[in-house]
Amino acid sequence: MEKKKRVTSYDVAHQAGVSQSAVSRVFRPGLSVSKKTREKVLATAKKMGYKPNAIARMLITQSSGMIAVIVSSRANLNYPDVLSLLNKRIAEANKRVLLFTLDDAEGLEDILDHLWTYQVDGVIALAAHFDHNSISQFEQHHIPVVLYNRQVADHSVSSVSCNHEMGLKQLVDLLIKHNHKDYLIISGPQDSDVANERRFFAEQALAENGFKDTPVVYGDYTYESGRLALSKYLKNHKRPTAIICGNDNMAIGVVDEAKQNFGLSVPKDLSVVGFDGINAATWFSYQITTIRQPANQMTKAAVDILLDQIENKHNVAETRFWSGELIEGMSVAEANPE
Amino acid sequence: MEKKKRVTSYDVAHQAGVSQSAVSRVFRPGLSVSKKTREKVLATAKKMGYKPNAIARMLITQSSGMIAVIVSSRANLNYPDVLSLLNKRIAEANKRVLLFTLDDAEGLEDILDHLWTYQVDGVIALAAHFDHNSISQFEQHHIPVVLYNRQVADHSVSSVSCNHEMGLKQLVDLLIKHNHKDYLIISGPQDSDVANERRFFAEQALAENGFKDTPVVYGDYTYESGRLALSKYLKNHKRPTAIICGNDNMAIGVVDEAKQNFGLSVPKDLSVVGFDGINAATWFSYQITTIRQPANQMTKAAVDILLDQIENKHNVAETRFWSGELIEGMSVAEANPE
DNA sequence: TTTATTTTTGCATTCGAAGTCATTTTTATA
DNA sequence: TATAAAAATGACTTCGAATGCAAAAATAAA
Repeated sequence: MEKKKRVTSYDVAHQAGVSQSAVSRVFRPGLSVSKKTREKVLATAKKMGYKPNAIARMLITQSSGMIAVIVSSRANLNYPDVLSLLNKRIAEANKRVLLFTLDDAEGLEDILDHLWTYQVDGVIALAAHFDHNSISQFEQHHIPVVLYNRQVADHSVSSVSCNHEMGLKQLVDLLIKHNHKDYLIISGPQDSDVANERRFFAEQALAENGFKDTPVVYGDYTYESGRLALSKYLKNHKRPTAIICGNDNMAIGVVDEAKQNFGLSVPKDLSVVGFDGINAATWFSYQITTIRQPANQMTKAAVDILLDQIENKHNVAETRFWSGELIEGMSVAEANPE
Repeated sequence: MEKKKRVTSYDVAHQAGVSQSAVSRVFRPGLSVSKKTREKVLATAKKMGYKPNAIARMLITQSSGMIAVIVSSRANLNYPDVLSLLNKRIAEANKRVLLFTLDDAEGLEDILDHLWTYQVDGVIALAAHFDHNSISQFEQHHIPVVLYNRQVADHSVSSVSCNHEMGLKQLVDLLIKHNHKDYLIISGPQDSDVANERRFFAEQALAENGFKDTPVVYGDYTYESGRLALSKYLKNHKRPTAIICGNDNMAIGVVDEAKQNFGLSVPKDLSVVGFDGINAATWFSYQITTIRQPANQMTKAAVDILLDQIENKHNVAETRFWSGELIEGMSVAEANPE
């Protein structure tokens, strides 16, 4: 196993009898090289197995060709395939994904530090909690950011979002139409912006229909937390007829808990709605009524917006909204109080 | 918004009245610098907001500090949180994940090309189909690889795997114990190595108990394909009493299809086993009997092995196996033929 | 054919940190 | 105090491709 030295542009240049600049130009698109030298260089490059060194290129061009994607572990629950969709889109634009997961462990500050040193071209943040301070750091470093399902009020940051307000209005309207009068909201965690937004809009939509001060309990977006939230609540409270869950996972947990430990059947005794439209929500045993987020459009838009900002270096924030699609499952029925 | 020029080690050196080498040494661990200059440099670096440029460092050190993780979209179904576990582990080792998804779209060759140019320190491949040719390319480039749930026969490549043979033996033994005599295997796709392995070991374990030529139908690891596989099979065949599925997703699909369209109840009429131990398999409405892969240990080991090979530059392949944990759900019961 | 114009080309420099080596400073030893 | 040994430091070079600029070659216009 001999150590094969890496082939550089100089090696190719020397072998092909041209200058290093010529080789470089051949591998840069849209630069003026004569057909003759181009072919000569390509031929020898191929023969020698030359591939331009991306790192050297990054250094001189001041651009890494990498997009940082920041996900919280939570995000994976709600949008299991968003990451792979994003990656696909980014790969199509001939850039790469540098992945960061934001857990309790590794703080946001650590991640941001890395972003600067890696000179990423842009950032897509999935449901991570970004405060104003972090946002202005991005501005200082001139790194464009697109937030996914997250907005920052008084800052101009691009974002793609599902219209939670409209989604929850649709869900609530549906429940109202079925004459529900006793509601419970099982929200996602309080430190999640998306969760707070959904909870807020659920409350708002209910209030519009005259239902104020709907009780709220908090889960952490997991199946288990949905079960736990329900069981805890039912211990001390009269059972509601409709439960609005912060995501599908918890809705599924609620359905199972109701069935298993309280002998309640969904939707006869209890109507349950979720949010996200994950695959499992459509499974026969659950068929949760929910709002499906258009992940295809959203990821595409996120990447499009980001690339646009990278290429045109303009600072205009763009915000795109999608109204999620109401999926009517089998988890909502006429109100049936005790 | 003035354009803030990036602060370099020269700037810091100049400001602190030392040489650039001194600054560099301060930011490299374990190099000899006097306490006095170290503090002086750190202070000015902090004041000026200096962070060493990772890309320049990569270029000179010939090491990117990045680990390529190659996932097939399929992998996400079976190990939804493996990616984030891997990322966590890799971040702890102060390296970064460069993500590649292997779909039908982007070929493996493309991905490999990128790996060379990015000079990744190592590669972790999740259930991707690697042929001998690709493996030897890695050897030529001296990039260590760890395969996840995948082995290449006559090549020495490190891997971490769940022991599919033992897992399927456990599942089959359990079914045998319940007197099942009519089996169906619903395998994952034929171009998946993991799927083929599981199918093979299922057949082998059945054969050991005297059941040869068990019928096999193929799905693609999705819920829907599990349903489809069952419904197609039952149209032309006598119903089996036990179904061995290539993964939990398909097992769940089978349960739903049996229930919804054939009026069969699991496990009374039909015993179903899966593989992977995904979260949904434990949900009350399914409670699939399955083999849980120890993702925690496996991801940890994958990263450990990889880092070891990167640091010590040795070429000894290491293979680690885990016998999965048998999760006895509620999807297996005494055989109950028509 | 000669001149003007455009296209190619190579030289030299740049990106920013790391590391080699020789020199200077500090510390330990006689 | 003189000398040997150790530690700290800075000048310079390196990694590999990209690019401004000037020179050279190819093409167009006169």
